[in-house]
Amino acid sequence: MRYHKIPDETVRRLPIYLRGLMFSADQGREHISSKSLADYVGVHSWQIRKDFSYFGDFGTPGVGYHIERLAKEIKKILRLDVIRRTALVGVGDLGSALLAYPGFRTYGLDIVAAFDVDPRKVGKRISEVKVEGVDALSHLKKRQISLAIVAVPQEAAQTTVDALVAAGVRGILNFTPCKVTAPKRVKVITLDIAMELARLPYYMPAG
Amino acid sequence: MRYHKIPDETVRRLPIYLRGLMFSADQGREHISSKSLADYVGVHSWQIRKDFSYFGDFGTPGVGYHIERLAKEIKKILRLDVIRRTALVGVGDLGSALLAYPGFRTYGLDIVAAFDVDPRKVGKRISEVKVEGVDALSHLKKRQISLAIVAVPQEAAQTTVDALVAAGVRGILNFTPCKVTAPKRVKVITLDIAMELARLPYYMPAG
DNA sequence: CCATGTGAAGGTATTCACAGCC
DNA sequence: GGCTGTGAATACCTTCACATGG
Repeated sequence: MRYHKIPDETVRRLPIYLRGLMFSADQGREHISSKSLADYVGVHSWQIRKDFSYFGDFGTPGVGYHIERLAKEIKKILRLDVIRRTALVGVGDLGSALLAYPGFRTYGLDIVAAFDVDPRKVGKRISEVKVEGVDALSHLKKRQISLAIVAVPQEAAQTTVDALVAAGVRGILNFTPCKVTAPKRVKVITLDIAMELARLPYYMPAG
Repeated sequence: MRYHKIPDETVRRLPIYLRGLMFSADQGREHISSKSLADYVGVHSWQIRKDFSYFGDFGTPGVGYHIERLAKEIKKILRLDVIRRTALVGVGDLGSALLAYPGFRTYGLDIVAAFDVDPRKVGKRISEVKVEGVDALSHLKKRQISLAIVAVPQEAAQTTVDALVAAGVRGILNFTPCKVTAPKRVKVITLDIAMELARLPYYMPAG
């Protein structure tokens, strides 16, 4: 049924589905069944059908889903139908790696600016992007940048977020292991890499 | 009540709690209330009390939780009470950044070996760790390495995982945006960085 | 006949509210 | 008074089973 609220867990899975669909599209296929897509992304077929059911019928019984059309719809839902200009703050080891990371492009996310406090880094080009001083952060809105990635040392996390909020950013991906606060209108997702590794031993039975 | 099964979502939060507890311990405090800890990590106090209730009573009404004792227990549950020797496969931009990342130490996770296919990288030292050829992967068990981080290009993801499994690794953190398969005895957690950023626009209302 | 879409059932996690303890 | 621990209530997500449609 159309016009359902899409559950958060479904939203979390949509990017994986999108990747699978784009992959299939590259293979030249036109339709894909929930089963095939499920195998590709590693979930169950009923999960996929349920997820898709929240935002309309894109499938044809006996045939499957129309890849192009479904991919387009998912992009629209995720608001990835526009190229998203993204800023990176903190050009250390992790920051540089993120600048070089090609994966963001897949989703139409484009890192178009990089900032650092270190004057020795300012002016350098890393992966085609010129590093600017943090004082230049204020003009993000004018430059149509609404997303930001924070890869600074933890001490600088909150001030960086504050600066980004002031600059009009709407979404922040925080790689710092810190709780940062921001007004409700700005969505912050924190990704603590070490934490993910830390819960691995729990699942390894004995040893 | 003791002897409950700990929910997965609770396990996911335990590392954050642990970080908060270690931070408080460094401040020289002996006890902490669910409220203070909650503020520090950014959840609600009842969530914390419920989470801790799954594995016994460490709190004293009117006083709070004994930091040292609770931290020790959480480490034990997460099996982080031993130093965990970890291998890194793929010393590209991301891999190098992970080698330099100090955050793993917090949890007693120690990257003690790094591997790459590229002969030009083999032999180099990056952040104190000498890069070895992937053929050397087979001796991980002998070297008491049970955890691994995969930071190779996607094409190499599954073969790398296979090699790690063969080498006796028990847990894998996969930074590749690929579904990889491994026997049930090996736990794989996939962390797709681009995907996290990709769901950010969904939560930014208009713009 | 094959594959979708979905109500209903079942399971899991969050939130509440308060009794009990220091 | 302050704070923990927890049953009960609620909300959320997953799984199933099957009616429906090409």
